[in-house]
Amino acid sequence: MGSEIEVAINAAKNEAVTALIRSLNDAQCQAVTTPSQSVLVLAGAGSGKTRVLVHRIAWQIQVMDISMQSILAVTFTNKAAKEMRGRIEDLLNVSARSMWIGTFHGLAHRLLRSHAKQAKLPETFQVMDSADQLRLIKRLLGSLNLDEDKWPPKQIQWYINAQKDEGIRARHCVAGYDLYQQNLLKVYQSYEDLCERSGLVDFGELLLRAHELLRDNPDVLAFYQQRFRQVLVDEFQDINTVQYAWLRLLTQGQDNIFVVGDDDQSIYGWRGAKVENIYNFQKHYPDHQVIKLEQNYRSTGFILKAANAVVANNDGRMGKALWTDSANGDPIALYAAFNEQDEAYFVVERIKAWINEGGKCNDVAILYRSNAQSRQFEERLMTTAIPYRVYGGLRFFERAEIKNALAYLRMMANRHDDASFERIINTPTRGIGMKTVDDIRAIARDQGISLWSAMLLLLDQGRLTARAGNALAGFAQLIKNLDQLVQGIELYEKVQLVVEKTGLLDFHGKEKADKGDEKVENLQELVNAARLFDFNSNLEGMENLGELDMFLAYASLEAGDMQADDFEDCVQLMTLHSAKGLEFKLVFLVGLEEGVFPSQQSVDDIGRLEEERRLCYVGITRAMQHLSISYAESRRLYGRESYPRPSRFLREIPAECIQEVRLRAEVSRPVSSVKVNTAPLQAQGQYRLGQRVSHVKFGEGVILQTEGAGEQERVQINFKQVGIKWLMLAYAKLDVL
DNA sequence: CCAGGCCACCTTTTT
DNA sequence: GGTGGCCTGG
Repeated sequence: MGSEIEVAINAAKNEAVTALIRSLNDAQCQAVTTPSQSVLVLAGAGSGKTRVLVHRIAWQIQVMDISMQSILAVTFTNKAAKEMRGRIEDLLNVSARSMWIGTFHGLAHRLLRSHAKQAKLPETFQVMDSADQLRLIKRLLGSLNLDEDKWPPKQIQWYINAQKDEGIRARHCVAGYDLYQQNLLKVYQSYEDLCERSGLVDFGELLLRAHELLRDNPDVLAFYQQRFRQVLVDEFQDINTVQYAWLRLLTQGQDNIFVVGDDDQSIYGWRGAKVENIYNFQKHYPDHQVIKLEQNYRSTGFILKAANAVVANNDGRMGKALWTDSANGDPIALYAAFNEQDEAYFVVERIKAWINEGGKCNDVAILYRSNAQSRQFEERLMTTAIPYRVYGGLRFFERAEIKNALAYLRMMANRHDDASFERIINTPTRGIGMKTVDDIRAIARDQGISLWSAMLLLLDQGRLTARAGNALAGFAQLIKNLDQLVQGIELYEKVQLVVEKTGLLDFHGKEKADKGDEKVENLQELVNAARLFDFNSNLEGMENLGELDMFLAYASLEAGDMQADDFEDCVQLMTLHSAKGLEFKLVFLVGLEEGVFPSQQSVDDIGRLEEERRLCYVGITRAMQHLSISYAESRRLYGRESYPRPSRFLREIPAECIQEVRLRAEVSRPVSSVKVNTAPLQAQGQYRLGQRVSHVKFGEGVILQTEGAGEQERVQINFKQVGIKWLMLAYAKLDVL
């Protein structure tokens, strides 16, 4: 008692304690230091949620003497996981490699790799992404003789995923007498069988399987229960049924769980997330403590006020009142664009101004509802030579050429991967046609074997035509050769070899002009990615996994994070969903139109509408200093012109927070621009977009669009009295007002 | 058997 | 606008 050492330790601890909590406010401090085992932190946007998580972990380690290996931290995205690990390392100044931090999917994957046998999976199981899954389903429908028109593959996929999110296996379903349900069930069942046979695991399966692993193997469960003395969960409001059940198992009996969430930011209901889990939590962990973080440190007063006002229109909230010390700041700029091009023009002009005033591109984000909206902004940014980066959309590992290469690599890893087999059997084209592939499928189906095995069987039988037989034998030989060549060389050399020897490089290189070059570049980038692949990130529990398998799993699970130019200072373009958790000094919220945001599919369902509203709340609260909101009065949607009404969310923002941006009347400098069509706003002298004109017969109106040039030039005008009309400039006598 | 062209359908949002 | 499926001519 009271030995020098103990005194020293206590002193050190005290120092650590003060250092850890010095920068925290009362509520944050309480959350970080509470002795309660189970804690629910309701954290409003920008209230220091990640900070609390990171500090809580540091607290556990430094003050509570919990080792890093005893901590499990779950996040929702890879980005968040990476960030959390980095921040903990910064805070503690040690490597956090031994700590389990990751997404639900990543952690589930790790568990399954460590316990493949108990999880009843082959050691070589492969993870497939949703595109792979869709292909598999399409193929399955074919073999079940179900018409794709009557059974849309997308819907089947949705059904299967929804079941898995709920923890329901095909054998648990009761179809009853409904023929539709019966068929759906049949597909689900066959899908499960096929995955089983091919050693394929989809995203939902990762979670479900990991849950079953713990549920059905008491020894495994006990091991992890003892191991993890603290379980922390980020974005708790976005957790689905299986994820919650999994957490429950892990923390059963110890109630050692610390969750952080915000019911107002629940935006993943469409993929099975259940906000209700927040209520379940309070039921299931009776000794829990609730802590609310309500002080916002991110945004200025007007921005926060607008966000609060919008989300206040939702029912059944848990009730948080976000407040801030900050001044009101600049009002929110609201711009009514004539069309989507004008909107892009406006946004980019503002970004230009920001840059001219010394602002950094990295601090700027353009946020939209759906990926398709990015194009206008990309084009505009490109012509203005402002660097930008688009998140989401077709990601690196989702590109066709990359998937082809990966499919070959998968075949190296697992010969019975039917999805990969289908993908590459005739890519690059090698003279194996539908007929032959159908034969192989039939054999596989009849015998219940993989396509690869079926192919070998078919070759053995020797009843193929010479031509088809040769082609097929060539394919089989190719794979076998590759397998040999690939032994004992570096991962990137394997990738390089596969890309070359399979002819993929040549094949994609021959695609039309610019496309081909890009694809070749991508393939080379894949080799590069393999070279840079940090095999050391090979985490504990996955040691037995080969480098190739690691790489393939990485490609499936982290399809997004491979984008280059991470460090370049560039404007960020992303969907509202992927913006969650991020913050920017200057934010553009674009496309606030009925049918776009809120999206058409959500407008007649109150629940989904409320989710859209939360999405809007998320969007607004991304902004730190400046927020600009815009909508277009006319927009090309699916190639058709539409005239949407401004989003209802606009009306929910208090008028005092908003300043409408008037048109710049001076933009009409006739431009010697090369590309006239891409920038109608700049071209065409007096008849520019937004120009008010008057017509002898139709009266007053506003120019919406121009088309053609010279004699052929036409303008689209929205007339006050008669609506929208196209007029030939050469004939219409228009007066500029 | 295959390539290229044409047509229909599409669209939320992500691991 | 973009992609995937289908058809046709080689």
